Amino acid sequence: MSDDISTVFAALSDPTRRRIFERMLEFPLGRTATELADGATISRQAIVKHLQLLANAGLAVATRDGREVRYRVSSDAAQNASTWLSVRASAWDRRLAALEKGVRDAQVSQTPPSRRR
Amino acid sequence: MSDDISTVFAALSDPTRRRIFERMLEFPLGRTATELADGATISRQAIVKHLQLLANAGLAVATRDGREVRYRVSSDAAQNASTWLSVRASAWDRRLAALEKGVRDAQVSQTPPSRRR
DNA sequence: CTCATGTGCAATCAACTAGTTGCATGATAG
DNA sequence: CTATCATGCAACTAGTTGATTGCACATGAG
Repeated sequence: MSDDISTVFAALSDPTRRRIFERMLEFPLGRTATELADGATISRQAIVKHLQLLANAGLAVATRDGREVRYRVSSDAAQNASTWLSVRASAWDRRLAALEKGVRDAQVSQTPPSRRR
Repeated sequence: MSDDISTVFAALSDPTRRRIFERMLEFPLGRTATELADGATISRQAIVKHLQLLANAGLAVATRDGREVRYRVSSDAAQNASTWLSVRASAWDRRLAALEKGVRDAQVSQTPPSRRR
């Protein structure tokens, strides 16, 4: 999982993890794994792993308080990923709009000069 | 992988797939798998699989032209995912800001429904 | 101190994934 | 028609992942 944004997208690709993430959004002061496991269908250990993965992706932070460990959301990584997506989506939309207008220079790169990479 | 947004995030979590995705962004008219495989380090079949996965996630569309199949970006899924993230990130930031201001009603949900001690 | 409880570690397992290779199919240029 | 070339299908391998279970460690209450 070399890349930075890879871990973020991978973390968000699991429904269980998104569920935990959204659940954490409700608690600005953080929740412990045991609290989050209460009422859940999966084991505490599974949730711990998910939380660690979320933390590793920068989507959550863990703070120790005595023998408890509280996890809370950190929105930075989420915002980075959101930006990554919107930049590309809007660049693409601009390009498409130019193409529809008949602007030909949107196609200059369509025929690659020769052997790239 | 039942969920819709799961497939989008999963598709974007792979660096090779993001590379293909970004490469496709340069070609509004689309590229074939064989063209994309030209110069790549992995096989055409591997790229085909990635393209199908991207298409399945709604990030790309395939159109047949004779015996060729051209893949091009479709930005809808990307924009949806971007929105998904930014909505939650900003909701979280609002909540944090309220907490820092000492607004207590941000904590009303901090005590879970049925957590007995 | 003692004991209950929250957390951490490790092994295990089934399912999935990225990638490969080999071959079959199908459209098209001559 | 035939040779060619892009695509499609299938089997296989190695590595990853989501989840479980059992047990060890640590901390706070009484």
